[in-house]
Amino acid sequence: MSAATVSRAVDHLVEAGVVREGAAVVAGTRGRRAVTLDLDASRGVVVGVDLGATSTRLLAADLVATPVAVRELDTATGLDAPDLAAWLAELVLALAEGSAPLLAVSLGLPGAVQSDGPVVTNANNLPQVEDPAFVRVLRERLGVDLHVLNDADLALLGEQSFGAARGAAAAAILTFGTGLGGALARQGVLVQGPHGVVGEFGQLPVGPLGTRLEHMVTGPGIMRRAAEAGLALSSPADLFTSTAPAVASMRAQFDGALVIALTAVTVAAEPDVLVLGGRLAPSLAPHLPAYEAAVAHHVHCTPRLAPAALGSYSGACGAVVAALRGCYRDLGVDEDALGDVPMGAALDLDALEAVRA
Amino acid sequence: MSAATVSRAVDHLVEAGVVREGAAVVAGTRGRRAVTLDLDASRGVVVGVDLGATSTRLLAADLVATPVAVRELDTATGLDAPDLAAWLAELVLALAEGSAPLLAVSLGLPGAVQSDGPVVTNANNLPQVEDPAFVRVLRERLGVDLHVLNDADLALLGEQSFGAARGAAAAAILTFGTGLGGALARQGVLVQGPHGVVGEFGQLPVGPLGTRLEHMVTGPGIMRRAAEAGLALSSPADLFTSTAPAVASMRAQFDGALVIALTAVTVAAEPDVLVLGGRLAPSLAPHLPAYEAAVAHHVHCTPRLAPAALGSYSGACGAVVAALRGCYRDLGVDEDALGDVPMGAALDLDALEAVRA
DNA sequence: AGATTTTTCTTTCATCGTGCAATCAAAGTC
DNA sequence: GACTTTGATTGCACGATGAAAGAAAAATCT
Repeated sequence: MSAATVSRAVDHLVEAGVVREGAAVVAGTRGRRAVTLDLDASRGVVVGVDLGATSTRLLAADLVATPVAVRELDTATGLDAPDLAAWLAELVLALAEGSAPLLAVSLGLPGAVQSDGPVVTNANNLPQVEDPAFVRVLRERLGVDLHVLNDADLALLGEQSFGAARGAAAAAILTFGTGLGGALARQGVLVQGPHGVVGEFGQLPVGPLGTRLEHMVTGPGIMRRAAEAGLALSSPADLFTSTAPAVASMRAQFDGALVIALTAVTVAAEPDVLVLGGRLAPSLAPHLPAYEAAVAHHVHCTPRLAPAALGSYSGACGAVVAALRGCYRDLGVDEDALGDVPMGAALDLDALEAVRA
Repeated sequence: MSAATVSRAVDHLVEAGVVREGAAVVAGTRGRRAVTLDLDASRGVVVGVDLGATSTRLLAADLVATPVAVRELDTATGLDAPDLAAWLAELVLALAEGSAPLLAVSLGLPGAVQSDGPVVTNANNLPQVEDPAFVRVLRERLGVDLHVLNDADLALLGEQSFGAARGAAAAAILTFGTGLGGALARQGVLVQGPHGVVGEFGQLPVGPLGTRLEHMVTGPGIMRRAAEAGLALSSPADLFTSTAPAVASMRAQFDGALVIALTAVTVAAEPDVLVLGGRLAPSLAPHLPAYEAAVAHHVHCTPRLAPAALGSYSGACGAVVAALRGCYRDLGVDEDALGDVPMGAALDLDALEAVRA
């Protein structure tokens, strides 16, 4: 694009009020000063929501992804679909209250989200959200643009934008929580199928008697299998700290299943970075080099394994990014350019901690 | 695009000699007859080559993919890299001899092809091609555009263009030959990573003691495991015909591994069609509904399983498509439009049989 | 201080691709 | 032979673009 075209484009944006001229740059070269441009970030806020099976996180941010408010609480699992939607809508509106007008909301759910509808399936850990009434009531109550996506997809989006997968063209995530979630991205965009099963590597029947991979590497499955083996683990994390011989055998099974999952992700998308998230990720972190070596034994090109840099907030941060993309798309931003969400300050755990207070 | 713009664009193409007006259409509606346009398909030929570990197939076609000549012979496995390249170049040039000038050649290899170079790795079943001299000598001898790709990638391209995956936006293939090959395509384009490991589901360590999936579902692996179990199979196909109880147990292991592979492909790319190719595919064909049901048990959206419609020629046909895309790209065709290679008649097994005579 | 240089932004002008509408061309129907 | 229908082409206006020239703002030189 020539300078002339840029100049004219900026004129239009300033006229539309989306952008305004900022402070002149102070640098000491000679010649006329360049004019800085600021997005009018305070024209509105978006809210990203990560509705988990056990806990829910909400993050409000302005139009350059600077966090404004954050909230974390237990999911109201006892409610039915319409009540859960009303409960969530109330939280979103309360969080955005007092800030600039709420422009868009993105919501991550622990289930497969079909691209049309959206229709939610496979939400075994929070079945209420499969009821079409849930999304319908939520839409009505919020009264703004609502995007619904899979929680692992959003977690990957968050880590790609601000976290461990920043700058990686191809990236993937596996989240070890109540279930095993997964997502893939290539050339900076999420790989999404019409039925939302892309990344569901937990469904691979790799265990004895066709046991699914998910049951071998996530919390409830580990606890159940330990109980069956007569082992008393106080938490899944014990698998990595205990030195009992019986635990070692379970640990070997876990490792085998995990390496299958990591290898499957590698040959599915050849990511530069494979992010590990979820409650179990901190326990895995010390062993990542060993897992990397194990994968390298099977494929000659291994992704870098990295723990989620945004911790339990990957999904909420990703939801903010998804909501912002919706806003920018409405402003007429080209589809190919949506990958670059404008960012004010860095969005990291410190920034989140700051707005919590 | 308005009619006016199309008219002007066609003027340019006719002037450039790429296209010419064809016979007037004969239909019986009233009004002026539409003008048909023909690509000048005889301006050149391309050759697609599928260099396998045991046999090699070459297919020459004109610029609208109409087959011109075909050849199938045993691979000269005894030769070193430069001699193998010379042998192959001779075959390609001989096949194109007498036809219009040779414009491009595409070559499929049983190994991972890195996008830069091209560098070939993991070609365990035909190690000569890993030697950089192979591609270099081949390029020199041919003197035309040469594209080198993975054989499974090309087989999928062939099946997408002319075979079982025709019209499917998302498709995948698994080829059961000397090794297990695989490839994925989304939105009509192949998923290719920089190291060429995408689709290598044979590397998944799913068997007992970390045995790779490849060893459990392809010919040599089956024969070796049968021999270890004291079974005398005369060919891998016996696994599907024999009724001996000892065979049944091996068959169950095979099925388990296959279902893992199918499920992995499904969650990797969510294909509409999953094509099964390679020498073992005919043996699998009668059991596809059963495998489909087994996969459906694990993921709620199952691809349609289909045997390769182009049989052992999927790869050669795909290579022709890849070569044609190279030609059209050189002509200035937009990258997004390359998916639609112009086709004269249908390219199927009957058409290939016709040019063989 | 005033002239000069450097850097940045804007304006002018010619070009190109596009779509709408009118026109031309070719065929069938009345 | 006139009318109708269908398809292809031309005339015209519009908008986006880039090269080049010009204007603005700051530092440096004389």
